[in-house]
Amino acid sequence: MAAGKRKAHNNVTEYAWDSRDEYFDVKAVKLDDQYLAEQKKALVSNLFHGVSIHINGYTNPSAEVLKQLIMIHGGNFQQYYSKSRVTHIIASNLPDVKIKDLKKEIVVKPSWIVDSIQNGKILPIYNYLLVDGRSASQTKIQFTEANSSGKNKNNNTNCNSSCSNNSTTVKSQNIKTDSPKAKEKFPPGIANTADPEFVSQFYSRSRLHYLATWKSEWKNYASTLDRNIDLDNRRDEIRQRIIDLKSSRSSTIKHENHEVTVKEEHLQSSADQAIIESPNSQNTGRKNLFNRVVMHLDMDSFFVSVAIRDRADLRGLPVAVTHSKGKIKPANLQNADKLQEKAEFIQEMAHWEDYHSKDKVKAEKASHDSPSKSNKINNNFISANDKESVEQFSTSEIASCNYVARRYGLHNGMFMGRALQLCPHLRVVPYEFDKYKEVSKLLYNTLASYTFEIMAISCDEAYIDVTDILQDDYTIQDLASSIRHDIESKTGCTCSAGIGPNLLIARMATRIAKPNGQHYVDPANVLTFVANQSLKDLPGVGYRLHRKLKDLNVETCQDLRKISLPVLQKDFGTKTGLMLYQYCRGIDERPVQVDHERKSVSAEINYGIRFAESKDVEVFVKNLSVEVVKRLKEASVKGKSITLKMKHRSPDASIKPWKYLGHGKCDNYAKSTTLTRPTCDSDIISKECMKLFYSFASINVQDVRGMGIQIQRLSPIDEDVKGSQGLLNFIKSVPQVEENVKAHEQIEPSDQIEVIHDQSIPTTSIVKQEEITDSNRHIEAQNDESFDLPSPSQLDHSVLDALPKEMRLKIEQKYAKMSSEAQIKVEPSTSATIDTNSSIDPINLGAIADVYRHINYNEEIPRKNVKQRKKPKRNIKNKFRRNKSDQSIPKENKEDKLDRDIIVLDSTERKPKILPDQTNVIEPEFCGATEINEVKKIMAEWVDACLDVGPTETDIEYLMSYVERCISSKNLENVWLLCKLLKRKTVAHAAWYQIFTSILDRIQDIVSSQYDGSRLKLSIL
DNA sequence: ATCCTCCCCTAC
DNA sequence: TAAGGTAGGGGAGGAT
Ligand SMILES: Nc1ccn([C@H]2C[C@H](O)[C@@H](COP(=O)(O)OP(=O)(O)OP(=O)(O)O)O2)c(=O)n1
Ligand SMILES: [Mg+2]
Ligand SMILES: [Mg+2]
Repeated sequence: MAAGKRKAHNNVTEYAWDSRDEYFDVKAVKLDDQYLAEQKKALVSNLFHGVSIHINGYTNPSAEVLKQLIMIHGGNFQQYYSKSRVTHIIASNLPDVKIKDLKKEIVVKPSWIVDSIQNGKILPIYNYLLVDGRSASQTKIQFTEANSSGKNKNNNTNCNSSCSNNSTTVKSQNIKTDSPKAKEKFPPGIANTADPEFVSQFYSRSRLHYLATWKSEWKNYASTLDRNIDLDNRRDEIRQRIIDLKSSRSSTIKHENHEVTVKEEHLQSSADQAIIESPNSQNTGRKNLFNRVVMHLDMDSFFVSVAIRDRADLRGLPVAVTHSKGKIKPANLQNADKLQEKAEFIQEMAHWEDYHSKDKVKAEKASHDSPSKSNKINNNFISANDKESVEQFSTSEIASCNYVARRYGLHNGMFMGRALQLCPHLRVVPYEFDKYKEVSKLLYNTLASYTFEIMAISCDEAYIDVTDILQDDYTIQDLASSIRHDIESKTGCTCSAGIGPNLLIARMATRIAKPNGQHYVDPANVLTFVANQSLKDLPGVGYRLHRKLKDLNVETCQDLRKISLPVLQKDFGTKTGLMLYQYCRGIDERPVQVDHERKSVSAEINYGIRFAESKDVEVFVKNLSVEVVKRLKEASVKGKSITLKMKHRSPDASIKPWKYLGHGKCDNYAKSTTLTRPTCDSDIISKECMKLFYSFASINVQDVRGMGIQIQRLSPIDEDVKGSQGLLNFIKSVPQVEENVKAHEQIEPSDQIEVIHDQSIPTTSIVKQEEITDSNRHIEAQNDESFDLPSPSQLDHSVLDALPKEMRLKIEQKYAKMSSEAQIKVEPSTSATIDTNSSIDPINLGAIADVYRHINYNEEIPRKNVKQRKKPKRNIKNKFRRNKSDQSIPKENKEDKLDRDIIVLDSTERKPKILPDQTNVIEPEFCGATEINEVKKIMAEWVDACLDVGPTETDIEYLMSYVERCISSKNLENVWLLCKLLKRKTVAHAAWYQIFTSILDRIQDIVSSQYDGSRLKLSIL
């Protein structure tokens, strides 16, 4: 079904307007992205041929409408400003023109476009020059009017809200200027993502990009520090600094220390002494891996602090850093009356609200503080279905907000629109990336003046191992105060420090300490300290993990401690289970990792990506490749493995995402190639990426919402070309080396070849071509906003009762024996857990010897991009009979048999099953298999065979009937295992997205009906 | 067992 | 309007 949708989607390009009338009918309803694909085929005139506009700020008619108008009249629209490509800048409001360069350019009022169309010719612009911003208020009013009056019912398959009266009028004019042959030569570019400026412009504004870049830089910096230094010298210096500081503000420092510390770990002096013992052992020369003292430092509301340090007027006010100015209504959601879009939007907000439920509490608290706002604040956004609340919503994200703002429930990453609801008086300051970097540098320099044992975490945050710089004559608190003081005096911004015996405790202590404080946790108090922490405050416990834990009825670290290590590892995996087990006890064995070697370099953009045709993609990929190569060179590496990542609008997502120019709900695709030799040549990379791109199945370029290029298997670039003999010979004689050589196995010559390319062979050379191989290709797709598995649901205790006694016995045995298997949990209200694996022992079931599997094959449907599965064309139409006892069937054979599609059980030929001796339950059969591993194998093959196109109804029904029989025979374990398999196999495949969900739903229904309303615990899958 | 591949998840 | 990047940990399963 989903396959059908996808297919239909691909047919968009075939959709053409049969008559002008039809076109204008549609046009009259609304111009919108949704119909862009069709409209672009319906070029109305060539009036604006050679005209390329960029729209800046709010306009009337809206940017959307102008875009449509210009394009259907043969002009071009540039989403992003570029001097070379833009002929006219359109704006209604000069103050809205933010880009400095724009001020020097010609800025024209939107009415120039409208009037020109009405007159059927391009009017001179001098009457339309935007001289000042006087039209601002007018614009706003008309804008609102146009939108409210032009409301239309708009769903996904229909046009959306109308454009202004003006443009309606214009349409009638359009007929005259209509040019019949225009279809073919419609100009490219819905929004020109392919513009060379786009990449750099995006990155110059992307805070997350800066964050990632700086992090990488500081990690690199820290690992280049020579840590073999004279420690005694260091200590002397530090001692002196501390003495100076103490004398300069003898009373203050104490006060500050206690302010935070007293809360919990009071026994400061004794604690310090206990700690300070460790440096003594350090002095013996060998590093004591235990009893380390770790300090975590983090700037307080970093971006805001930087902004505010010179702005005394903002102190004490709620302040946030964001792109949005926060005062103006964004157009996108105002126009968006589409129910679906709104639904997605609200759903997303619900997600946030859910995730940050703690903030809700804060928000309520804040509402008491500011009574006038309580109404707004208490108005839960989820219930704000009404247009008004959605309308004013800015989807700009807050990078950082200060602690005053946080009292209103704001947090980093929150949308501006939401923030304004919570805190209408929020003050907004713009980004100042240069300053952040500068402050960051001061921070790291300061840290390095104390120790080189620096583990860089981000531009505003690092751990330092202070064990070696502690002394008997000053305390850890003294040290922290000194460091913090230095940082503040150098940067003008405050920071906080957490100190503990390991990374975990130090990190969590910082949270307590914030803002502008420090907190020390003595090793002896670690258990108490951690016990009270909320689970999601554990680093590494994010949204998903937290939700899983909540489903297990675990709320606090104390709760978590009640779960045994084996059980945790069973549910979350070996490492994650261990992590949870240890973290909730305050144990963290991670070292302070200073050294660092990068393993991958990538560049991706998932914002503002809108392509009109594949040529745009090509140009963009080229630009992105250049960007990646730039980064490779900066890191002095080249790579052998290239991965192209792509986001593609999910079939069920609206064209226009709720976040302005965002990617919305997407299917993710990734495909990779391994080169024979490492490269850092952008031509090679982009060419290869385009190959990968074109090999994606079912792609509509207009639905591409994001692109990324990642380079892995890195090896260093040899700066100096070592002239060596046989280089060219090597090239010639070994052009097609085996493809799977690991990077580290690459020998010198390859490096040299690369360098020669870069320096002396400007364009694609033969050698370069040869670098590429087609090997090792694979395709995946993953769904972006991943499945929301059925709500926290678990088996009731009634399930336990319903189980055969044998099963229960087994359960207990299993528990005693092996606890490393999957399990089904029980409703939170009850405490029992059922080890599903113990219900039936697969090994016993595996004894089945001669059960036949009957498979009915459909005719083969061409499948693209099923990974690696080189299928012979062989088309098995007849029933195939496989003897199950023939375990030694070559795998290839099996694949052939299951090449595609329908697996139908011929029930009349079913042989009697062998009953497992533990149970008197009749084992359901799936394609002749009863033993779960066998069933899984078959299912896996089946799913693989139709990964891209999705399963057929018949197969789903067959699967369901099997599952139903499993449930009836109380074999929930198998059901669980199959769900797990299904999820893992299909999670990245769009064609399965809804099907998988509906299958789970159906399963839950069946379980629910047979187990008295209980549901399977599937969220842990 | 141990590796490798293809994801998801987390953090800033 | 708005700029939803990026590196690394880790799980699951299959290959070796
Ligand atoms: N979702 C996020 C989180 C952080 N940042 C940026 C802005 C922050 O200022 C900076 C540092 O992140 P922190 O987590 O340290 O947050 P702050 O420093 O802002 O506040 P805190 O006092 O909690 O550390 O990273 C961001 O842009 N988007
Ligand atoms: Mg910070
Ligand atoms: Mg930080």
